[in-house]
Amino acid sequence: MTVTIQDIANNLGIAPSTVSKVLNDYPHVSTETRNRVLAMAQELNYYPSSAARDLRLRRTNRVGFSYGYTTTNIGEYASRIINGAVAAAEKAGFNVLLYPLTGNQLGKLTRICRAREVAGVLLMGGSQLLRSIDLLQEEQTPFVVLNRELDIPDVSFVTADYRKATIEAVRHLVQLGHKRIAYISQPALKIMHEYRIASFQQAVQEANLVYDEDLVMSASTIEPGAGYQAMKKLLELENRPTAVMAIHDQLAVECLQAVIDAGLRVPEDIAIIGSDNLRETQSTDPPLTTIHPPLADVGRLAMESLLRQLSDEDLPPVRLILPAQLVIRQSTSGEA
Amino acid sequence: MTVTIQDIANNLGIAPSTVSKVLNDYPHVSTETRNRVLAMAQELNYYPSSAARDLRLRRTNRVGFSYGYTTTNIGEYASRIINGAVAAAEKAGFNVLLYPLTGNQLGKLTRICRAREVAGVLLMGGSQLLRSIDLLQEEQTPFVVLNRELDIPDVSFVTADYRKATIEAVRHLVQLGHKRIAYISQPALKIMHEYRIASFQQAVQEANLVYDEDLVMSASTIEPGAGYQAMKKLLELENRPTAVMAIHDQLAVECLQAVIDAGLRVPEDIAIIGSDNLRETQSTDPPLTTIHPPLADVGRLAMESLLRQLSDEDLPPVRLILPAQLVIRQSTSGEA
DNA sequence: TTGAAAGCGATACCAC
DNA sequence: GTGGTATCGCTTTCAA
Repeated sequence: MTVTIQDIANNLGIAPSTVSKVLNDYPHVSTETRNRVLAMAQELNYYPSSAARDLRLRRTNRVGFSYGYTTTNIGEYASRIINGAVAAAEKAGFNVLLYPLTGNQLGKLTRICRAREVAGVLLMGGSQLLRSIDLLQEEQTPFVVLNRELDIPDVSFVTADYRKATIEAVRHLVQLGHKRIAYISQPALKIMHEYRIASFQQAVQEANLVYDEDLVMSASTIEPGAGYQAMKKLLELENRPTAVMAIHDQLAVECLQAVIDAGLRVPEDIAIIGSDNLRETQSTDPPLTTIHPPLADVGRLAMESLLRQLSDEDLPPVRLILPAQLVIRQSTSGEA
Repeated sequence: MTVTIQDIANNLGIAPSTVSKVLNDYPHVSTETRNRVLAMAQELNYYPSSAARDLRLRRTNRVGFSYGYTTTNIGEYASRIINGAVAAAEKAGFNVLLYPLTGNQLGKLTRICRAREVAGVLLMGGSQLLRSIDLLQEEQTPFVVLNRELDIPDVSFVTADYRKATIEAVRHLVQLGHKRIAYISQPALKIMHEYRIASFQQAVQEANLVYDEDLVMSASTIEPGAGYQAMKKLLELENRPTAVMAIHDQLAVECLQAVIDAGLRVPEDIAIIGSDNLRETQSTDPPLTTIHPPLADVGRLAMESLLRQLSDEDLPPVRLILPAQLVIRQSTSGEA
């Protein structure tokens, strides 16, 4: 039922080693046997056993994509990254294994490395990122980190320039006359949360505005509604903000709802800026201004550098921070 | 660097076969060696080579998820299915490989089967579905088809009851007084396209309305804008419809835009119903009534039956059509 | 209860 | 050019 090189060899009355040579394009084989082997392989519909190859060659053409953000579910954000990564892998003849980081994340990563399930890993999120990195380094499993800027020697990462985009966003608001800008983040995003808030603070200060901590809110839970609540609190402030930025679009959409429910107008009373340019930002009323990170490129470039690491042993680490665009829509500019 | 049972055996001065027995919970091993082996395995941080196991056992704990709808990109729709499938696989100790069906789909599937890359496959979409099914059957690779009702012996599938939901949707519109209901589909969805249009026709007739072919439009390209154009044409009809249903939410969102741009009101002038309950349907103005298929369950149940097929050889095929809900929002009902 | 040895399917070295 | 053979790491009979 399952065809091996042995079968091809038997049918042809030659040695399996010769068959192997043909199939692997060895130089010293006569054109005749070469053709006979190829024909027979096709006739028997032969494909090499991936397990046998992997075992013998001590390598595999599988790479892992491990992920675990606030949830271990893939949403629109992660899909865009995965699409880019999978396409790049496909092109190079590699397959992608999905590893949601649930439960014992480090244990799972250890198994992946030591069982040699994959040749390398793309690491996105997870609550134990730094320890995961340590682990992968110790195991000498090639990997690339997604969506984080890291200052660890020899660690490659690919991310988007949220910092610069945040600065651009604040500048955009300042040009529109805003002076009190609020930020709604989500602590569950861990390092990303801290990084983005720091970026916001920097942006505010660079714009010569006062950084008011009361304007920095946390949407505590992951459950929908947390952004709505945070916005509501902001609106109840004595000296309420005239603009809000959210760490991701889902929060921004909730903010919009809260503002509208409070009987205020967007952008006249409150301007809103989200992040990630999810589909829904285009169909809200008004459409949301948002930061567009090139997620498919993040995935693609991360995969490409991972694959490069796999072939070229010691290449310098790749540290990419891709430009993110500010997409201006009516939630800030007002013009239709 | 890489630890094998041989290493454990050497360190303990025993035979590798004994180590293997311990690690696989064989009955006849003394408690003492048993404990020593376990301790040593832990000390050396041993994990069995997945390639070696797969080769020896002639099976693997990997399953494939092959997909290719209008695009081979994962979007919100596919993510929801994948999340369900991956969670179920995870629970059973299986890993999921992503196989986008690009290029030579049948060739790719053949390789997957004959190289024994995976133990089974979840098949979603693809432009050669029927031939793919033939192929998988011939290769005796267990598989489950997603999002299709099939009448092929021994083929398992899991899908949502779009037909019933469509009937419910039409009934909902009729109750609101609608008599001329249009449908916008997308031929690129192949069999799904035909199936959904047939469901719509049936629904219209069951509601005792006249089935007017002029009201059935095709959004020809996958590019955004095709739904907008289709809606525009509908609005230009002499006797224009008072309600539109779209085969998926993205088209519905475009319809909404077209109606608004034409200076008409939703739902007063035109009611709109989408399908799939994507996130963005909640944030449009007005929010869209839509059909909610339980996609995570589709993925989960499909994976569960695939895994069952893997252990229990000849189980009867699973043919699941999960109920889909009509989620009523303001694009039809008008009430806030 | 333990060990020796065969074999899963492929590759690659070394003779001839 | 071609064939024999060891080997990758593991499981599993069969003997001891």
